[in-house]
Amino acid sequence: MARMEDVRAILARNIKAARKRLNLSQEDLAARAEIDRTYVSGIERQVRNPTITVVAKFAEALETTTSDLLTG
Amino acid sequence: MARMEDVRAILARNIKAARKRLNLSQEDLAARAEIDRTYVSGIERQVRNPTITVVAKFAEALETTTSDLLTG
DNA sequence: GTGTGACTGCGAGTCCGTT
DNA sequence: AAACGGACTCGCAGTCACA
Repeated sequence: MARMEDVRAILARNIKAARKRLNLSQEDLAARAEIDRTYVSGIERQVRNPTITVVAKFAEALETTTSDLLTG
Repeated sequence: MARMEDVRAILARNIKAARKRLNLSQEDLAARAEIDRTYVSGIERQVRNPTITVVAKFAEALETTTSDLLTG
């Protein structure tokens, strides 16, 4: 059976892609989303496990949807 | 501009709908997802703010995707 | 079968810094 | 610009008794 990819990996990839599409640094994104910059770093490195409300903040800052950021 | 609906409300609605589509009780779903019965209740009542890994467990138990459960 | 309050442990999330 | 660490606060994960 197909193993599910970890949702944190999917999120990390999608956030990175959306961020670079907008030419934002992690710091820029952190400021936009009102999230700590070290936390943004941790999420992109998959060492953090954010809540859905935090993902929603990222989605807004990245001009996309929560659902899209979790699409694998 | 349109105000964003709370992501917890979206999740609650989608989980309820998917659960009823499969004719599962909260207890049934809890057993499938290996999550406490009362925790399922809390999420459907939006008094919990789950992490994305918890949502992924629900998705698997409900035969859908994390992304779908967060689609508004 | 579901809602709810209360509880503990640990991780979510922040703030300081260095490399 | 980003990875990484330490120390911190508070809220989430997970459970229980009871209505």
